[in-house]
Amino acid sequence: MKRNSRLSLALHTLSHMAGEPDRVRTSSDIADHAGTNPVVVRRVLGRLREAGLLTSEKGHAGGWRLARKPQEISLADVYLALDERLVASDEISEAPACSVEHALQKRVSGVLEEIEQSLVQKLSETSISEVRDA
Amino acid sequence: MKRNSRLSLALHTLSHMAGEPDRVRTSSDIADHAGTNPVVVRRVLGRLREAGLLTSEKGHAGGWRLARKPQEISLADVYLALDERLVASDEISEAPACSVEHALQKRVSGVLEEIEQSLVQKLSETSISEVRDA
DNA sequence: ATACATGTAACTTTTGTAGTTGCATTGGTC
DNA sequence: GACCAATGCAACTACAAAAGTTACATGTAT
Ligand code: FES
Ligand code: FES
Repeated sequence: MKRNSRLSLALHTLSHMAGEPDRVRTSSDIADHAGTNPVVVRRVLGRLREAGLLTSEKGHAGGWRLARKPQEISLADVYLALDERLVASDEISEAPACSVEHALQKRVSGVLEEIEQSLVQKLSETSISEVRDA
Repeated sequence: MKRNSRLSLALHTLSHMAGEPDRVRTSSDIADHAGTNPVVVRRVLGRLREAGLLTSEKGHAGGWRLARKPQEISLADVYLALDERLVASDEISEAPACSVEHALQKRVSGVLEEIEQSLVQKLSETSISEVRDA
């Protein structure tokens, strides 16, 4: 796992969970399977919990579980939960004093924003349960 | 300049050049203007030269010049010359032994590749001369 | 009480990129 | 020919973002 590893990890994990929705998984199980560290798993899945895609329970027999039916979790849900913005950048234009810079920024940002939207749109058309039979 | 700084630098510079196509600019001039280093400028513009967008001349009175009319250089030309792939990744899937991993990879990569294409398409609709009057 | 899980903060390691330095090469100018 | 000013390029350093790691507090079933 290298680039977009957060997204990879999240999708990978959710895909597995979509297969056996009732099974509870610990961060360690997931980390072992994904070849990473439990803390990293908790960091990533924590985002998904905040977004309402997963639930977690502490203590003995605790762990992670899907918060909804797998059919109701789209790839876009995951993408957005992680605050990924593969295309557009969130940066505020610092000092667009010059008009050329300003025009350029405006035009390019516009295109990127459109593309970002259509990416989310495309991702929303697939659920994590569908992905297994691609 | 932070993220996508290569692309920013390239577009910024070309936009200026589109304004005064006949003027020769040195790496130092450009670097001063963009708040960076001449060597960085040469690295980035070198890519554009390889792609046939710019020419450079050594020696006294040398420097950079547009290789084509500004109307004939699109944002996509620049994007592709820099080998930017904002959306899709070029990585070879390492060991897609597992079927779930495989399916996931296939589906997601597919979407990303589509989006990458439509980004290039959108960028190809604007030339560096148009961008000034946006 | 104990064992096992998450939650989180702080630190270290890794990695990609910009920035820098130094020098060879080329081509005008005197 | 001597000199100056430009690119070309390689090697190194500096920096920042992300992953990975360690340590510990908190919660919960048995
Ligand atoms: S400073 Fe305005 S475009 Fe260069
Ligand atoms: S998807 Fe997890 S190992 Fe195959």
